[in-house]
Amino acid sequence: MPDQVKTTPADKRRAILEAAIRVFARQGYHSTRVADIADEAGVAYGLVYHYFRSKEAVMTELFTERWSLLLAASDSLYEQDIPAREKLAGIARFIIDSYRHDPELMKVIIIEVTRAANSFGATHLPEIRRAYDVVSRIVADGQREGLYREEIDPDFVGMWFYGAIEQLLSGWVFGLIPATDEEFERAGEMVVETLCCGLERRDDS
Amino acid sequence: MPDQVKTTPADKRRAILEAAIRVFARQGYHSTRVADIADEAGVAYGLVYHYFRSKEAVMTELFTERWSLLLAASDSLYEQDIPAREKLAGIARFIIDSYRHDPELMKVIIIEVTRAANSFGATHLPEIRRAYDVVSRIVADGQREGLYREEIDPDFVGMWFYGAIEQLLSGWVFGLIPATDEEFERAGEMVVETLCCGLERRDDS
DNA sequence: GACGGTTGATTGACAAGTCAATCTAGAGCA
DNA sequence: TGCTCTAGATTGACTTGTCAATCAACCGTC
Repeated sequence: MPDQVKTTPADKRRAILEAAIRVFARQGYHSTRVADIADEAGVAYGLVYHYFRSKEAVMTELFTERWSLLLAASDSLYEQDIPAREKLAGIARFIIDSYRHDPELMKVIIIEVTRAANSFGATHLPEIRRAYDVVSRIVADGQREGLYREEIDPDFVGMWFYGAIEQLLSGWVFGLIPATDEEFERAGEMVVETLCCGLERRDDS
Repeated sequence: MPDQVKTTPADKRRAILEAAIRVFARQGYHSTRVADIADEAGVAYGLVYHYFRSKEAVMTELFTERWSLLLAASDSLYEQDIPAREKLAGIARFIIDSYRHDPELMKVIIIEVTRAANSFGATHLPEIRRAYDVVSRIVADGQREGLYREEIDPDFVGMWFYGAIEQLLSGWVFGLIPATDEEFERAGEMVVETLCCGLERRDDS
């Protein structure tokens, strides 16, 4: 058997995580039993508990791994010396590209964590808020520079922004709106365009 | 005991529903056992099953009762001969007033149904979409009248609108943003203002 | 005395997490 | 090269607890 690839323990761990993405995406967190994950990974039930403390720990690892990328990207965008609008567009694009790149993982994160305020959302609130916060800061800076109208609360915009984008992803996830490449391209730009033109001060006097 | 008010069966049914609101709001749907609802209502366990087919049926009744009010209000607003912006503001105000009037019920509906795409959200997708749809139609009409820019997809706007408002309610529910009377007044206006000023065509030539 | 309302103990299904047994790969040694 | 020995990986049957839902008995009232 020449092409029998040797699997290291790390491979198995990875296999479990990736199986979990598929099963969580398919059935939702609450209706997946640990046995389903093990089956999907082609691994014994108990091995899941060898690598992870609990079913919840599997989910947490999936979320944290990806969310920290988003936070890093947001922070880096925030630091850059580019127009506020570019920063917002960059964040929107990053989220949408994450979905394009791995729709199942993003589905799980949005549906089971970010918008699941009772279960995982509560546990990970601090990290989730950090993401909103970057948007708030971008807007607040924009206000200080005189680009954005002062009467709109930056914190409010942070929520508006993520509320809108997550709803959009939900729409794709559940087939409520077409999920073509073209749509992906347009959508991010459209959120930012809609948001900004309401925010930017207009000297129309 | 002269002021022992006679309770009719209908009262008991109502008591169960209202107890359910409180318990669902406090613990979330998944961590409430039917016994908790019965206890909170001061009623025997089995009586819940006398009036409702299942725990799920209790939740469904809570949702449907309130959501149909929202749909009715939206439809009525849609029919009225007022500016598109007033219609949108009316919907936003209705939702926010619902929250002011009965925060626990709205918390349950938003957290457990509207944003719970896997459990109840899936079951009630058609009704939820009907609400988005009214917003889409308002925007589409606005486009036909030349008020709103054509390049923005009305369906997207329907989702953003609800995404933003629900995120806002979540913020109040979890104490992320202050929930004062003043904020309530401003918030609805702010969602619409932010949205519309990005949507309204500007003849700035 | 009959019937709808009411009770709460009981049932049965289901699933997370445990654990003792088994396997495997490689290190040390002659 | 061949032989042990050990640590860690892997297995899946079993334990344990939890709840939704049922049901048989028990009011109270007309």
